[in-house]
This record gives sequence, C-alpha cells and structure tokens, in this order.
Amino acid sequence: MNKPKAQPDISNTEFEVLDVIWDSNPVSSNEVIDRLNQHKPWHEKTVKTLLGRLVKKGAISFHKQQRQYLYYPLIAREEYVQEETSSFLSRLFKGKVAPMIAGFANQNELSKEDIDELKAVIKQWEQNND
Amino acid sequence: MNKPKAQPDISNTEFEVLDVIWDSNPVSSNEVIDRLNQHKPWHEKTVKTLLGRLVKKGAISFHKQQRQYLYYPLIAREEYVQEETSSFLSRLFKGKVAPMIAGFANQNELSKEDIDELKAVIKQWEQNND
DNA sequence: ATAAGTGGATTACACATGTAGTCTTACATT
DNA sequence: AATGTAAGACTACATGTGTAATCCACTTAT
Repeated sequence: MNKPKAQPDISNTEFEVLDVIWDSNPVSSNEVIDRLNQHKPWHEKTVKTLLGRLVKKGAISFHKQQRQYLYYPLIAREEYVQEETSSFLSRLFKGKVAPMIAGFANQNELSKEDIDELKAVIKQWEQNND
Repeated sequence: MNKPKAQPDISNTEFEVLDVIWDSNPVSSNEVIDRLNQHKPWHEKTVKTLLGRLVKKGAISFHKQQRQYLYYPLIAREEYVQEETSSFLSRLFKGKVAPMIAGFANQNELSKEDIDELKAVIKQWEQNND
C-alpha cells in the first residue's frame, strides 16, 4: 500500500533547476542555464534534459514564445519544502523538531542569531496560539 | 571541485537497514530481517543485498560467528544524522534552522510540546554559552 | 536561396537503486 | 557417508539519475 505522493519525486539536480525557476519565472532555458552556471558548471544540454524531466514529472510547465519555451513552476516551493521537511524529520528524528535542533546545538552549529530567530518564531507561535 | 564526503552515500532502503543495526548490534542478518519485517515486507534476499551494499560502502562491518555474520555499524548515527541534517538545511533553507521551524509553525505542525522542547533546547544552549 | 546556427526532441550510456533469484558451500541430519 | 538446508556470494534486471551528444526543424546571415 503506497502512500500517495502529493509531490513528484525530484532528484537533486532537478531540484537545482527547479529552484532557479522558483526564483524567477517565467524563464527561458537560456536564462536558467546562465543563472545555474554562476554556481554549477553544467552543460547546456544537461540543463535542458533536466528541464524536460521536470516537465514530464509535472513539476513545471511552459508556454511558447516564438521558438523558445518560457518555464514556470507547477508546484509551490513552500509546499514542496514543507513536504520534504516533514519526511526528512520523520525519517531521522521520529518527526520531532526539537531533537533536530538539539543535535545542532550539540555540534556547536547554532549561533546567537539562530537562537534569536528561534525565539522570535516561538513568540510568534505563542501569539497565534494563546 | 568535489567536497569530500565524510559519510558514504546511503540510499533510503539501505538507511532502514542501517537504522536497525544502530538500534542493536552486533546483529545477525536474520535478526535484521525479522526486525525489519515488523514494518517492511522485504524479502530476505533483499535485506541481504542491502547488508552487502552497506558493507561495501563502509557503513557497517561484521565478524563471523561460525556460519553467520554479526554486523555492526562503522559510522555513528549521530554523525550521519548531523551531516544529513546540515546538507538538508543548506539545500532547502540556506542552512538556517529558524526558517525551517517557521515553516512548520505556519503549517500548524508545531504542538505545544514541540514548543516546550524547543524552549528547553534554547535554555540549554544559553547555559552553555553565557 | 543556401548555409549556418539555435531551440527543443530524441537517444545514449554508465552507475545507482529497489527488489529479488541462482550458485556454492559448509553444516546438520539420517 | 549422502543429502538437504541455510548462509553468504554472485547475478539479474527494470527504472532512476547524472551527464551529455545527436537529430530535426526553423530562423537568420550571407
């Protein structure tokens, strides 16, 4: 019995492409390639393959502008990120957020700024749940 | 320029096997199979394949007990989890923990208990960093 | 008009992964 | 001693993934 998946499976490289599209869209393949190449040395053909796979997976779509395609996302970053986060937490931390943060704290990977931000999130939560 | 990887890449199914070994070790393949089968309907051969792959990847090892192998982990769960968490956070949240928690809060996925636990983690952090 | 370029579509190909089946060999049982 | 069993080793095989190259159809520069 497979749990139905709200989001398609997106591979690591596909995610990088999708992230560029989330960042600004609609966007042509050449823009995607240029923006990716500021960080990744991917060949143009590689990026186009990934765009095609994202389309096939239903993560993005496009409309034509003359010869080119302008791509845009079909799934929201927030939703995708939320689902990934939930599944990540359930896999590694039994779904509990605090142990994850505690692990970070123990590795000395929490800055004062992180702590302040966390406090702000908590305060916000408490205001919404009084 | 590839960042060196401290931990080997471990697939999803491999992780489930490894998690059983972390849970109690040293452990025979049959014990692993039995424990997994409380949750997963995996064939005996499948689990043995995964054990073999984990050995090859250097995640676990074993010593022989007559005809059987008794497996034990070569990497610590804490370390593995910490690395996975860091890479997850950097991929999806620019490495910042607070936005992740905030996303959870916005989805109404934070309970009062979670909040209390988070407060405890923060208090602990502050005691260690005064 | 013809050639060269460029955008997307199709094909390629090695390695990883999920999911086993078959082979070999050492023990246990008759 | 002969044989069935069971443990691990080796093999299998479809699909996914990373990483392109080739093909085909327009457009654009001579």
